[in-house]
Amino acid sequence: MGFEDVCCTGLGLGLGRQDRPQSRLQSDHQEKKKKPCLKYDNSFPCLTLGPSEDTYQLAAKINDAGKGYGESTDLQRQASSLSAVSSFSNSSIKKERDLCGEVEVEVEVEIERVSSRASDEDEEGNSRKKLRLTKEQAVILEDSFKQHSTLNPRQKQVLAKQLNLRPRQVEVWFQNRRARTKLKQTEVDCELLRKRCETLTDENQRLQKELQELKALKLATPLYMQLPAATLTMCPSCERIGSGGDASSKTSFTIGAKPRFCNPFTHPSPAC
DNA sequence: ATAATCGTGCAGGTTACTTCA
DNA sequence: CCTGAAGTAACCTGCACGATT
Repeated sequence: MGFEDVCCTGLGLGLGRQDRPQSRLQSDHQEKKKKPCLKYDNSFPCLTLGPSEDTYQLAAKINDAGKGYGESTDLQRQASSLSAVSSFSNSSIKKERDLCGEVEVEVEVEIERVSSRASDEDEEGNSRKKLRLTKEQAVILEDSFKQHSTLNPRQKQVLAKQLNLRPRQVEVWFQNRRARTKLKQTEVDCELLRKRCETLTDENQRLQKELQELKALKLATPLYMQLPAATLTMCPSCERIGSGGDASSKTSFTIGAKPRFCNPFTHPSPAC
């Protein structure tokens, strides 16, 4: 459901969503999860840095990792050219990477599985040191997120290698990114609901006023000219009042230049 | 066939750190 | 410099699910 769709849903708008991610490239068990998930489509407004054409193409290669398992030497070359220069001062990560060297990706996946739930403290012996991702890293991650908001292990691995980060860091980034996206969407939804509420309040006030006027008009009108109250209808869009019943009715008095017969809740006036 | 257990990924919430006005 | 707010990387917890026993 894109933003425009949300706009059109009117009161159907809700904070909870049942949509599932559009391009989820996950294993079967994730695909079958019953938890409601956000759908991240291209129309979703997100705060991103505009990636250059090069980085876009680079990210596209990472995306391809979700399709096949062949290692791209070209990818490796570009990965090294991007070697992350983060503000993270601890050198242990670099050591870890050096040790890994050219180890098969499958082995790394295994390592990742083992350490997936371990904190950095376990790995590095110190409390969490916060690194800042470089602009290049952020751009590539954002671009990858645009393609698919979740990663399969293979994609995670390739992306981590590409960015010179640990798979766990990539995983955490995607988790946080999804959370931010959802938060932003919630804010948008809240704003839409607030505006809708304002509109309905205004409409209500207007109708109340209209009702008062009709009552006053009824009192001021001679009895013989009065119509049964139930026959009066008003189109909410054009705000004209018409008499109910047959147009050829013998009633000699109608209010409004164009009598209309409509149910404002089910059949908005075609002329409006 | 069924229940118990394990491994994994995710959402939601929190903490700790960085940056900036 | 100091400070508070905002942003976010990293972490924790609980849940759902598939695979295995």
